[in-house]
Amino acid sequence: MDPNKYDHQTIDPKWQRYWETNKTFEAKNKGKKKYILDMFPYPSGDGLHVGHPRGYVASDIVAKYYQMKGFDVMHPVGFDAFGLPAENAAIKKGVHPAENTANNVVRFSEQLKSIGLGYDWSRVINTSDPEYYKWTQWLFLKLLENDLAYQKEAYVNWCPNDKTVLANEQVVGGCCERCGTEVVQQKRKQWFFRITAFTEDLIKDLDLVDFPEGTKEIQKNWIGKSEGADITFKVKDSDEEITVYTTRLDTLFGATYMVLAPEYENLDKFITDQQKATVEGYIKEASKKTELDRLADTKDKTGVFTGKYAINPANGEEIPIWVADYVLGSYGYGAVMAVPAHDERDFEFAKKFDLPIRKVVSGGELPYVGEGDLVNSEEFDGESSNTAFVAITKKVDGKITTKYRLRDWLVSRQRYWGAPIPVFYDKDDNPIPIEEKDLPVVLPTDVEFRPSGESPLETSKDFSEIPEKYIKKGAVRREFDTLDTFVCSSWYFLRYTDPNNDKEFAKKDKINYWMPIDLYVGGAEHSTGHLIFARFITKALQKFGYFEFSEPFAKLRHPGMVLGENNEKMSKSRGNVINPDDVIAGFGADALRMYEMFMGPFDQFIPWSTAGIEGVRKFLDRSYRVIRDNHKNEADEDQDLKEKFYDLVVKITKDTENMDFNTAVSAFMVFVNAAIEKEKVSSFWVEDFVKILAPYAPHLAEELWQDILAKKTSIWEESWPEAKKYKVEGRIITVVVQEAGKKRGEVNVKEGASQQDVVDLVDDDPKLEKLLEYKNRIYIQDRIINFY
RNA sequence: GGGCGAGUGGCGGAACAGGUAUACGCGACGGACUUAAAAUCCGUUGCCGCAAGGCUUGUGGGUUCGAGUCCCACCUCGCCCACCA
Repeated sequence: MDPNKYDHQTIDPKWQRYWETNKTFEAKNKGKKKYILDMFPYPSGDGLHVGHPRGYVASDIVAKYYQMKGFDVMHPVGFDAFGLPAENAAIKKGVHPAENTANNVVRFSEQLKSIGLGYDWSRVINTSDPEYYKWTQWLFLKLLENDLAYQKEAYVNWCPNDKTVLANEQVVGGCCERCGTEVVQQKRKQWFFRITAFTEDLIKDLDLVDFPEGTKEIQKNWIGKSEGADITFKVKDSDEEITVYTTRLDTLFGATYMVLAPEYENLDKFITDQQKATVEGYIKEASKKTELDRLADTKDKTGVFTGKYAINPANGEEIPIWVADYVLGSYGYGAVMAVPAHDERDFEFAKKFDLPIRKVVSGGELPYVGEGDLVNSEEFDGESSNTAFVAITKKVDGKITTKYRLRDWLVSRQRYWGAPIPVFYDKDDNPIPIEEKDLPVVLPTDVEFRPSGESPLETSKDFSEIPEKYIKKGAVRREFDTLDTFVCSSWYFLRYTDPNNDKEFAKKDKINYWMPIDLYVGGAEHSTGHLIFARFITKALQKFGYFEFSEPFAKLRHPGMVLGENNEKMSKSRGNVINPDDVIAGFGADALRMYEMFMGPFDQFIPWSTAGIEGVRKFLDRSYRVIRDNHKNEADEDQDLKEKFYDLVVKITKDTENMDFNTAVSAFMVFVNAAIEKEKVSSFWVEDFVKILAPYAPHLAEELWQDILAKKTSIWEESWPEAKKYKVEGRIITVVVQEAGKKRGEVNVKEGASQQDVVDLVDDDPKLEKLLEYKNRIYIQDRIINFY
């Protein structure tokens, strides 16, 4: 063994076992608490890659820091084990998803432990465990009972490859988030959660939490609040009416036609007999298009005339009603008034189909979407768009309303590997909820789980059978769909507070003690999915009275992605994946941990560098040597080193709290370099240095503490040192001397020196004294003096 | 098209609150130790210049005693959303 290096291959596993045996990192359930949480991993077959630890190490450092600060810290971990990727992987491998998932969980657990992450393993959860998903099903029933879960037939996203419906949040650019296949729209009866019941709270309560501003913006955009007005048009020669939503009612006099979405309800009533065949043909074509086709057609709009006319309530004008797929069935009323002069989409459509374009707002070239004074608007001519909006709304008896882009959350899936939805149906297709005491509805194992488009649970022999009790209630059929995995992950953080409770999802006082989460760490890609779902479920459960807070995550931070050495996203296909097992074998867990913190600001994307981790390892070895070789030296307080150690403790404390880990690591390096440069290294700092190093490099710290410094107890029984005992009064510091902002020299003074002290020193300096000729001078204490 | 963010050495990056720009690490170069190599240690390293000195934070302007930091315009890159009326 090289005496210049510490032996990580012995030390790492030794202390990992020690901490596990001694339950070092288990929460105590009393005192002042900190709940520090990572988004739990999806245990895929590939194991961890070096991107995972970036967030895990950060939260681990923060958790360990607060533990040393005397807090009762809960830092748990679990596995988001249900879901499509696990099922697809199992199909590919030809093993049952349960078996495959169990293996992956074992592998992940070993890897997490090998990084020295101080999780409370007594609280580990697995969403595919019946003891867990029993409560996921219970959650479903609670939402159903409170009218926040409902069924409706609607056009939904369907992935033809994975053969399941998807939530809007799982469709990215018109493609399935998981497999990249183009998603198509299909009309199906599905289960939804009424997330839209909380839209306003989901926006407003962002003010209560400490999230990155960008994440708040993304969520606000996703919810997409807009203020406008509802207005009803009568249909000519008919009793029918069409209500539209618009944000530009000021342009009503410019409405020259109307458009209904192909999905518009009772569309038949708005079509003349002559046009019937044409319109039906168009609708058929439109429904075949994938999301991608629709996006691609943005420039080339399509549509057909229905033969009918609506009456503009502002001026009594008859305007033609068209059907076109550039109007979305799922937003507003699925109908719009078209104002081609002041809307780009309407403008293109009108040009293509030669519909009239009438300018009603003065401003720039058409289509002009800005504000301005009205023209061609009868009595409103000359009024500005802003005030005319209200006046016109009043005149045509419109209603000022707010609309949101957010849609209800589609939660049913036609796949196997998920929590079964706990309902039966009667002969009229009304749901009969399964009683809480009959939960869990256990996922059957005798299932042909290859996706066919129908729910795989139907193929189970026993599962279809309906218990006597429910037959009596009128049940004729079971629900075979499973719940979206995002349902499982929308409440897991509550379960950690009381993970083994078999009476309730978690005891109220435990939830209220631990929640809300003081620090939540996980990827920014969850901003519009998981994070919104979890906030919604929290608000729902709060409303039902299960606890007293409205937001689950008090503080949220996103780790930046670790890119490959070639600056590209790490992926198997690019062949640039770094496996943390190899890194740990070669450099040790502490080098991995510290390097991931050192590579750059925590939330930034940074390429991996193997040379970079060597530098961090060198620092750890230098730290090890300087302590091993000098800890028995006299404590003799070297003033200079004392000042530097004071600075170090202040800096590490501040940086750890602010999660500025990169500068914390560099501060450690600066100090160790300074210590090594001394001819005779004093030892007064050694113990406290090991303590502040511990959250960052726990294995080395414990080794130094118990082995080199021969302490009898663990480093984790120690408390975080106070900087002030190293405070040195009257330090000598450097003041820069400037001439009109240009550096001309420097003088050394005692901390807190007055302007006169500094000027006297400048006067004494032959090179600088001529600066005194300047009348004006500005002195910033302990920093700079500028003559001009 | 809309929203958000970022541009600092060869590279990752640092700079409190407008006050020594380039900390720390990598890489590179030179040296010590060694038969040799690795490891370790010492030194140099923004650019121009032998030096004195000058220049430098995407570009151009502005505010200020003083600007990487604030303001205006522009350029480039990244991310998110996107036919949401």
